[in-house]
Amino acid sequence: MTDSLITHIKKFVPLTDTETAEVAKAVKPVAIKRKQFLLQPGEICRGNYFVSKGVMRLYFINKNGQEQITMFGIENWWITDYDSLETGKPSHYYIQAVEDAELIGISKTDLEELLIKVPKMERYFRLIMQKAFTATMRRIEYFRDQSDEERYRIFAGMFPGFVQRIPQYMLASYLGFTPQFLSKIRGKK
Amino acid sequence: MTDSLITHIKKFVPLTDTETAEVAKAVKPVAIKRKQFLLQPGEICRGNYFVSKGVMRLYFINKNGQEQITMFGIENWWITDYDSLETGKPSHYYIQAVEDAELIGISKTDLEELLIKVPKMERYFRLIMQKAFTATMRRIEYFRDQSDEERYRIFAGMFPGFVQRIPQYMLASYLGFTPQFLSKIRGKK
DNA sequence: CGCGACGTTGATTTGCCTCAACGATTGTGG
DNA sequence: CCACAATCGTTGAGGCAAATCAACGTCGCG
Repeated sequence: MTDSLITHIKKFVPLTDTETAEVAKAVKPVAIKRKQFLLQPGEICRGNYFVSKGVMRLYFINKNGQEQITMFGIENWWITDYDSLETGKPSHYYIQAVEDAELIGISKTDLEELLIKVPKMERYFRLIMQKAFTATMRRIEYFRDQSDEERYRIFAGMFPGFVQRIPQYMLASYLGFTPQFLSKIRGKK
Repeated sequence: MTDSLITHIKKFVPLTDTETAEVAKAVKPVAIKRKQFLLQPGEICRGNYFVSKGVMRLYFINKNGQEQITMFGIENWWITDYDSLETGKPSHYYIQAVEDAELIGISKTDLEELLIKVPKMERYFRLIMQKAFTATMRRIEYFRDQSDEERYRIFAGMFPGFVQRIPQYMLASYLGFTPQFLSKIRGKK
């Protein structure tokens, strides 16, 4: 059940069998159905979630009343509101399942205990965060360096399967333009 | 000399005197003059740099031949190309001093050794990366939710001193619009 | 079958860019 | 110490990419 997570961790740090057991003990599987929420605005984010199957999205309602998708969580990504999780302040995000999903969750307190028992996990999460940070940086660059159409084509080229999997209006929201515009791009060829 | 860094680390993790000494031994101060480069495209990024004084910028030349500033490094921020540093691949960024600056540098190998000797530092860098990640996320949200003019006003409100310290064209580049447009905004009131 | 969610298409509007010319300030060599 | 160049900022005219507004298809599901 927690195999996909263990496999993922071992790509970054080696784990002994006892350590593996500690990790397995600290986390717990969460099944979530399409359109269900893991987090809603006003709530305090209680844990971090590893996506082992399915697609999650993190979004908020902007000042024009529209959903704005800030990130997707797909297989082998962690998804949470790190800010709310860390500070204990209420979140302003929704985290929702786009498809039925299987997650592996760890609560803030269980994570803190695990980090003490298995310090290597600090390293794992450091490397994960570093990857997430550089990916986000690159995303900012795409936002500025590419036209909306190019950004779509690049993204579609990088994740061809994913683009099919989600509704167009979500993709448009993530890429930063309107569903109408996406429809026009697609019409062009 | 390395005091500002030690102070910064202690805000996130406690350090014993021996650990403090290990940190001090691993890093080395770097003075850099205005307009000098720490990194240029094609080079492999060799270290991570903590800014104890001055301002650094990280940018690249986009496909229209313009400088695009991806991040600033100000007092108490680390600046580097994490991607090049981690993978050993050539960078496509410039890292340059905007003002004369004092940095505290640590090479990749010294960092790896330090992380083994003082595992707490894994935690420190994890927390730093997490902060950097959430800041970058929020920046993406501002890019999408706010008009260019609002984004400028919010930023100027958040960092009033900083806005005075750097040339306008750099601020415009960081915020994602042209120097002309910034000039027009300022003219308005 | 009918309703709601999602996608398409066209007309009009707008925020910001581009291009261009012209100040102001700083720095450098004669 | 002045002259002249760079560098940086201002201002205006015209253009364009994408948003907004609106109306109309289409599919899936209770």
